[in-house]
Amino acid sequence: MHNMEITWSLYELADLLEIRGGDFFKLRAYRNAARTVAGLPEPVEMLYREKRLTAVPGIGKNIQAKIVELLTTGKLEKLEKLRREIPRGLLEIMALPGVGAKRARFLYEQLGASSLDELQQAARDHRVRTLPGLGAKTELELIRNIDILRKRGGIFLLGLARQLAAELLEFIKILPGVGRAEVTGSVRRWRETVRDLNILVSSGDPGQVLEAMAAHPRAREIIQRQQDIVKVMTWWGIPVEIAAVSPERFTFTWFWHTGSKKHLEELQELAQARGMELGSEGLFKDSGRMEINIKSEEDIYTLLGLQYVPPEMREGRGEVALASRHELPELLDTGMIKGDLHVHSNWSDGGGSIEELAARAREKGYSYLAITDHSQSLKIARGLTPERLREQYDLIDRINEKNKDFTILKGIEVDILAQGGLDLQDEVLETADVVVASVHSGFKQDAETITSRILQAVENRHVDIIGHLTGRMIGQREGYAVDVQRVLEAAARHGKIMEINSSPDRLDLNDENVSLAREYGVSIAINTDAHDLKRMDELEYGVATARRGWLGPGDVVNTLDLPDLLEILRNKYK
DNA sequence: GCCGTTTTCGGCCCGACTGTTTTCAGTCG
Repeated sequence: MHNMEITWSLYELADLLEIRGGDFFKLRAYRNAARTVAGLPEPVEMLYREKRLTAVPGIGKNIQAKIVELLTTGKLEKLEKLRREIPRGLLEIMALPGVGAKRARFLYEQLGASSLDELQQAARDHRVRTLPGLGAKTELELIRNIDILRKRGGIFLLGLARQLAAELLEFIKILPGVGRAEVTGSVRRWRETVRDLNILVSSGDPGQVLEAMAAHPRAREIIQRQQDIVKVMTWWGIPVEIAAVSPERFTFTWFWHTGSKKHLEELQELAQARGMELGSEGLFKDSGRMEINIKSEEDIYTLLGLQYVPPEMREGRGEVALASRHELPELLDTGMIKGDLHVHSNWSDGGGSIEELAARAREKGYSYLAITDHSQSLKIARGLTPERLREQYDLIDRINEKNKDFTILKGIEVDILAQGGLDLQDEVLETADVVVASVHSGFKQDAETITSRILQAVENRHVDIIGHLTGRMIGQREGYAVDVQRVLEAAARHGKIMEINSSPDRLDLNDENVSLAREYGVSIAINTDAHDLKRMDELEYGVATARRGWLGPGDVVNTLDLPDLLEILRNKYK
């Protein structure tokens, strides 16, 4: 069983217990364990076999027993029982903004609302505002938020789709007769959210591959079954379409299924202008009579007189015109990244020690890593006071003395306070190598207020990087009302760096704001903001976002060697 | 629920914001 599924089970268990009114600390223990499992760098099953599971902080005897039950039976009786007791819709209601476990339960008890539909109807009938503690404003918010959710229905985070893809590909590749297997569609283009997952397989016996996929344990039901395509709904909630083709058809189909629609349309026009025909069946010359043999995707672009366009750029945003002039920028590559400039250690709310994080960074081939824990005002994250920060920096100095080929940078993620100003004095910030400034409060302030807060941070001479500029959580929370252009303009003026936060549920800056930053000439840092070792791997999502915003290595400061990076960090204020 | 070694019981993480309130409960980061 996948670690992710254990995580979900534990989270669901905590949510259901919370609706029933469980002990706060017990719930927290389940959620901590869930988060820990998600962040484990190896399969839980292996840890258990090697008797190392209870050594993991946050996993004791009881939670281990639950995990073992999941591993051996695939189910958790306690969870199954709660699921029978509590309508599933309550979890969806509980996930609405402004609604927690208590309110979800209250609405269920008072109005009988056990699904989003029923709740929305009750709200429309003005039955919510009659309840004690709830008023007209809440009622309207409920209606609105349920609408938003509906419109967004069926959209999944890229991170989830990619995890599922990795698991399915592993399975497909060991099936007999399978040649290549690759993801296509929007997942291959690294769009931040996707509607489904598309996989293309080459096989001499497509039927057999599709049968196997339809019977895969992740498949819940078969949505569609044709000659060479099977579409299944997975237990993860993501629809997956697997298409099988002969090895000769693989390359072209892979290209065609990758899209985007707009990109392909532009290519079709171009083909026509060159006396060719491009369609789902292939590339043809002599007015469609003769198919051109395609060996690689590069061939297709070359035949159309274009530079090769990487999947991340295939969005019909002007890349075809650029490729026809052979002016595509050289894109950044994950291998070019030399360090991560925003991670959290267990000094604040991170899971790993500074030594562990540094070791992981070395394994990844980095030559530096900035430890940027939260600052004091963020109590829930055990933000650091100036005193603890000094202790941490002393420790970092001591660790650095032992390692000559790797450098831990002394950093801080300083809070941009709700009333303006930064959470730490200049004298403290001065002692840091890297200062990331981010907003964690006052999310609902108007554009002027929140923008001026951030501008103040940009203007502070000690600030190097602005973290997750808009604060959005994809699919959960809109970003702040910040005026992105004004901030980018100021960042350019003051030589400040903007972060691409690589977390798949943030991707902030997003691809469009990355483009904008590039136009303003603002330097970018691609950071993970990891709170555990595993999430340090999410950098590739940030890199993909950079590529979708057409960034090259020269635009990104953490492609620099340490001396050059330090030079920039020291000379940032202009 | 987890954790600890001067604890096997009694701590665990707090404070702002919001909408609804006459003094607070629930949510959220």
